[in-house]
Amino acid sequence: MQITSRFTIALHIFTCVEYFKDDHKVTSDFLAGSINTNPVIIRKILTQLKNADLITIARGTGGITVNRPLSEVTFYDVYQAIEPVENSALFHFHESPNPNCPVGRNIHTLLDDKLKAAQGAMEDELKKHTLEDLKNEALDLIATEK
Amino acid sequence: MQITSRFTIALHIFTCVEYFKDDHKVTSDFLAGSINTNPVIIRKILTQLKNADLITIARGTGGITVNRPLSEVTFYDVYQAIEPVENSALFHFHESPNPNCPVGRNIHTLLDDKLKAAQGAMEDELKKHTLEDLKNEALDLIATEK
DNA sequence: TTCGTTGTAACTCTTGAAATTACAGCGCTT
DNA sequence: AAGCGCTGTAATTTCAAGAGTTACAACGAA
Repeated sequence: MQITSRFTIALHIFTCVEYFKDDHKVTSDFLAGSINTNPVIIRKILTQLKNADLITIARGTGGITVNRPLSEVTFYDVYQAIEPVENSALFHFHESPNPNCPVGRNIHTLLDDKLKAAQGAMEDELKKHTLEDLKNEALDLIATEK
Repeated sequence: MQITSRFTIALHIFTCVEYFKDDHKVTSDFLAGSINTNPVIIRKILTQLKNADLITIARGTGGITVNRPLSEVTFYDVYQAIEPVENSALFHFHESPNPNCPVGRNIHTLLDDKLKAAQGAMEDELKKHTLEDLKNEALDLIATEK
């Protein structure tokens, strides 16, 4: 099982918004072209980002604005906005271990904190990167392409 | 998206094997009872653990032996044995960004190392815990239950 | 009012986990 | 050598979710 591609798509979206904002109006159709998927997929992701207050979307006209300074939006913020997982648990626990078994009725207590720590380590790593880093690295990389 | 419950089931299995080994023969049926699932599910997971050389399964008789000292088997070893994900990538990247778009053809380069670092942080955390820790904590916890 | 865009419902396709049934193969035990 | 309990595995079903697609109403600027 993997974390949805919607997360990398969201990061792709932010990169495009910043990279193209002076040259094109960045619409869901335009983004769908760069990402190579369906505009409706993009709109759904944009809606999630809007619900998390990360962006503002202009209705009618179209166009996307990032609500906060790029240096204050981390990959983790994007991840949280996108991943709809129930109580945000990365690991799926087997539902109903047997309460009559000493192991079965204690396995949750034994594992929960360790799984949470592993998830936390991943999330802390995501917090290290901001959208500003991403934008700057994108500009650098594209500049050296020529 | 979440990591399969097969991972927590595998840890549950190891705990049972150690906890019950002197009192019961630990068969897939017995384990299925503690975990509350189907014996075939258990056997499939056992096969994965066997293929990773973590355990030996006695055919005919039944019964499970851990191949290495418990202190030398980490949660990460179990995780690797269980998760069959293609090239072990935790994050699923959108398949085919547009190569004609400067962002599209560079997005992989921009994100890959960061995603890998996040995954690595999670895996390193899993490496901190061994099956021996788990067994000892289980014994402690069950002892204090009474 | 028109036009380009967003918001969203409804549907299909595909994939994968999980569960279940069925049965062949193995190796003690007697 | 025959029976028995267990493992190995194929085949099938059920269910949930991601992804893609079509269709259309709602919005806002020109």
